Amino acid sequence: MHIKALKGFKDILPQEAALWQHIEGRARDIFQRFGYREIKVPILEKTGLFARSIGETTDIVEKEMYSFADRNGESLTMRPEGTASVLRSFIEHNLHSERPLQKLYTMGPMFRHERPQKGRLRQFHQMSVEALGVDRPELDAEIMAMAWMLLVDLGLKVSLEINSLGCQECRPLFNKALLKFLADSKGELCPDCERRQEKNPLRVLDCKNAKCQAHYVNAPVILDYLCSDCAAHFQVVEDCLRDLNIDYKVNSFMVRGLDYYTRTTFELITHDLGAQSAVGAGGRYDGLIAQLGGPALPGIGFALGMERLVLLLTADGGEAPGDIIDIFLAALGPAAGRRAFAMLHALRLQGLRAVMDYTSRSLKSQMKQAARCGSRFTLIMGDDELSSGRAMLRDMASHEQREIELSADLRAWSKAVAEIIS
RNA sequence: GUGGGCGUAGCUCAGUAGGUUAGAGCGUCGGGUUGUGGCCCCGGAGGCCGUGGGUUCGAAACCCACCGCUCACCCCA
Repeated sequence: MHIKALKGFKDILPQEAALWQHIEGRARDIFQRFGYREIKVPILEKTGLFARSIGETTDIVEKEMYSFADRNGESLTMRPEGTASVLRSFIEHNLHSERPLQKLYTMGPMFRHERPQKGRLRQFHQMSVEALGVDRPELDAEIMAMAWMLLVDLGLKVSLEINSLGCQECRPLFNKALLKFLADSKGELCPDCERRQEKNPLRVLDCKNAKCQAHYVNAPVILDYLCSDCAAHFQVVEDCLRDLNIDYKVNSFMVRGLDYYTRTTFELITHDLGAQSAVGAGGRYDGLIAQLGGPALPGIGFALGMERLVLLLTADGGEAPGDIIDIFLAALGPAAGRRAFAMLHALRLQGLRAVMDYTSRSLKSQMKQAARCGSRFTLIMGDDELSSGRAMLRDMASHEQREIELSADLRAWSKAVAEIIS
């Protein structure tokens, strides 16, 4: 009893797991509508993969990775995000030669050694989606539309914020301008921003300090520095979003945490998650595949945080899961119990969800169990029924009971029962 | 890594001028109905009062330390 789960690691108990299955099911359905296929990749990779993709100087790589030496001394890491692994697989198996555009999604746990808080865990789960091989802006809009469709389908209200970070050509120009602005602002910035301007200057822009924010209204805006190609790309993204009637807001201060993003970035924002406002986020990463040793192909992707989705869906009255059992066999006495045991198996072979109680409890307590497990029907059989060859089938919702014939031919009998209660 | 809040039954929580056997609701098990669930009534089980130390005749309560949970900063899905 003293052994507890690790800090930041959480059990997902059956009731909540039902909600997870619902979310995953809706996601699979919608992702498939857009032509995405599932890919399953390992949770463990060589440390270098993440260091190279996410960025050597990001917090994730510098101090949040679960890394350890394998038995041969090689450094391995529990993946802190999904994209790197999917790209590694894409490159390793030459998936670009299978088709010009690979639309892939994966779901599973990620690991970051952070201090847990609301909506933030050390093991958390993401649905990670990637579209690899095409750099057209229509694809950017489509992938945002897909994320949007899923969230709407789940009944969530979130807002979409977009930005462009430019490319290798134009981002350096903006960086230079921003650094100059920050240098001129000496003494005006909070300690956090002083630190950030050295490590990741872009990040100062979404500082929460009100004084900093007031100061940054005069900061250079990245959208003003985009090269013509990037500006045109962003323009089409906006046009496409409008074509699809998707509400969005341009937020030129939006910064993504991973170094590999280029051009379009976006976040799906909510205000019902405490400090963690992003349920999902993503963007384009046109240089990353080449950077990881693959062909020079563009890509775009996003991730949704499962725990954050679950939080949002349980906040406003989570749905109780529906019936989970079709029929409960309530047997009285050892003879009926043995008979029911075989009947139970036959019912399951028919595809029914069927359970019984093995502890010889009273009918009353068995009825209680039947009700509690959400059983739609209960079959009651004791000595009377065994000798008469008929048992009582009770509809738990309507309270109606009817007699049904028992039979030694369990196959035929169970088939008949399946028809009656379906 | 930094700061705030909180640790009493499976769950949600009462219980402090320090006082004897630590409570409620919900849940669970059983009974009321010798073979019928949800409502009602009755009863049972279930607590190192987070851990260790200190103060005291006496600590769930007061003091200290530690551990855990939680929220926030940072960062991010």
